[in-house]
Amino acid sequence: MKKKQVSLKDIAAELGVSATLVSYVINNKEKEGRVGKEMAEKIREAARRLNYQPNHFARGLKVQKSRSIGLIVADISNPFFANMARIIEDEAWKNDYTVIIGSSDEKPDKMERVLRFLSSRQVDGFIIVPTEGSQEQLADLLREKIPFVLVDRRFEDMSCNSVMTDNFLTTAQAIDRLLMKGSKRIGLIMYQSTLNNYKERLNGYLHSHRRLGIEVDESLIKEVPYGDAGETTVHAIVEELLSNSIDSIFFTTNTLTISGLKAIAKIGLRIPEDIRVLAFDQNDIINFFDYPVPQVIQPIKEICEESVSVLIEQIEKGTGKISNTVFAGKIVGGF
Amino acid sequence: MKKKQVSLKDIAAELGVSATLVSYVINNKEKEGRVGKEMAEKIREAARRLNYQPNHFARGLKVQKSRSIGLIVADISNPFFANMARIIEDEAWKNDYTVIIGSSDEKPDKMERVLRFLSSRQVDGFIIVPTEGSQEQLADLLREKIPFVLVDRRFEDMSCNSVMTDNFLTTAQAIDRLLMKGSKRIGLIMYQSTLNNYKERLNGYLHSHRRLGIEVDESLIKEVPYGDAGETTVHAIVEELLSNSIDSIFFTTNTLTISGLKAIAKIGLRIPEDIRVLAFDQNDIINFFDYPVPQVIQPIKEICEESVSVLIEQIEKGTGKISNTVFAGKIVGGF
DNA sequence: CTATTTTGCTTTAACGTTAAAGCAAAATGT
DNA sequence: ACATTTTGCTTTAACGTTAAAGCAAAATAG
Repeated sequence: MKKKQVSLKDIAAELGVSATLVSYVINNKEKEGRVGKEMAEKIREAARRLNYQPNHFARGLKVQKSRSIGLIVADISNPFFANMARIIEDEAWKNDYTVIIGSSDEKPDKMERVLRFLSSRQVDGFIIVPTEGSQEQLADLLREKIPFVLVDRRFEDMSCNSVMTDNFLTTAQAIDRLLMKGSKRIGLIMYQSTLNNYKERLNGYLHSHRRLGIEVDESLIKEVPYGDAGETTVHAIVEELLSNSIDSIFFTTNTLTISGLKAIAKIGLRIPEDIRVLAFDQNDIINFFDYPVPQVIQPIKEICEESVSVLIEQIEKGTGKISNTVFAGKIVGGF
Repeated sequence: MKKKQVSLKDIAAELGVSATLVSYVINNKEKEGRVGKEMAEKIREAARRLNYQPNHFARGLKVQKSRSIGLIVADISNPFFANMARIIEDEAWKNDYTVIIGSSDEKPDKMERVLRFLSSRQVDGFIIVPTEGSQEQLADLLREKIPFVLVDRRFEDMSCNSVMTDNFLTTAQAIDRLLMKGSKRIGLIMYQSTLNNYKERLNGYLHSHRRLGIEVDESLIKEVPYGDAGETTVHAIVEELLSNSIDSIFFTTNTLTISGLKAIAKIGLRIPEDIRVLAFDQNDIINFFDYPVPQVIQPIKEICEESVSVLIEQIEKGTGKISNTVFAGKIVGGF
């Protein structure tokens, strides 16, 4: 009953030739295989006719390549990462690669489990949004010479491929604009984290002030415990900043923006009349304001495309050269 | 240099036994293999010591199973589907299955391409959010006896596994509550679509009215071209409904809710004083209102877990029995 | 016109795993 | 004490593919 998949052998038998010959044609190695033109056509025709589908296992077993890559993000149900996943998948498929996604939940040991599981499935390489404290795991990958690329974040002291937004530059530019348009005291809300992308945003903020000769009031820089974008926490911080006579507020990431805007709405302030807002990352909520709240938009498409391209290059060419790429973000919205 | 993966043979050589024996132990088939207790322990120890990892290709080639499933959604960058993906992945991993995701973009031919690509990767089965007009492709799967489960939507006239929200029942209950709390004229905005989940929501709306003896004004039922949740389109419809003296409005899906709420905010109406709102599906924006806007929450977790369980059952037990499951949704928020 | 190269194909072997069959030695039954 | 079963292992073969080597016949060179 179960009509078996047709194999190279079936095609070979059909035409009375060897399976190897068929393999050459199927893989477009007619040159190396020195296959006759006529025969090549006959084989191609038979393959079409019998609806031949290469057996991925057999090929993988033979060539030790799976043509699949592992994508490890913090949480695939987070829209930012879901967006990335979509682009990476599309890009990988174009190159006939498959993507398997895993969520690390920002925990190094979960990330290790995910790495292991995907390794056991013989993925050819990884695209990773690294978790805080996952240097060990990444060092292992380096040691085992498994190709991988970090996206969105990296560790300064680790030499490996990475692709990300130029957080420093882009933030500095955005803050420049705020300051030059008259902001005097800009509150900043960030996560308490050693991840370099967050730190760079703070650095950009500081650099911009310095460059424009404006002194930074350290008490305007607020940290939220990592993973706690809880509305009450953020609300309290916003209130505190307001009582410290800020005229603007910079939310350094998506989740903080959402909670922050809710707080602002609840307090009854209008944007930009009562307070100016700058948000890192896009989100739906921001469109809820008539006023086009300034946003920093990360070039996700470029980042993801580049990361796939770098990874596949590594996998196929095996060049050990390390590439670190940054793309400038875009600043949209008024002020 | 490249330290080859250790294989069964390596372990076998190490202990001076046959590879088959090792295979028995690794797969916990000591019973069938009639392996001695002592030897089993030695093998296990050696496997640990040499850090043996089964070769997924070889096993797959032999047993013709990949322990991976294909998940086809409309668009993985849509938070609703990203959420599903996360739960399905977690559930699959628990069973040592891998998930490969593909986006159909709601187009049958794209869905077919995705199906083909995943089939070529020898996935054992599919979990599918079917696109409008994809009956042909699904019929093919049935014909080829490839296990699959539809989630979120189904086709009435097609006999296959499905798991979804009880759209009819849940909507009817929600509308009941609206009507019993005094709503007289409830506008409904839906997509122009033949997909049964949307139609069932309309049916629930109608049924509730009928049950409570309230006549339905057909002019309150509005359709938006599929895929166009454009704010201007929805805004216009909301205005039109308002001029038709509605006191409540029911957004039948996520994207429509977002555009709809923006329109309501822009027009300057307050919820619930000026207009009542009922939304199908959760979204961030809704939290922006002080008032707990009533929402229908789909039991995504149950749906996804059940779908994985049904699929794996089919794959492993191969029972041809068809299962159609619905879970009631939850209605939260005030009124 | 012979020697060499090229062309068009085949054979062999291997990738790592496991189902099926096989085969002694030990344990059990009568 | 001899026949039968059970235990503990091995051998064989195959899954579908492809890299490497092989081998005649045809084409080209000298």
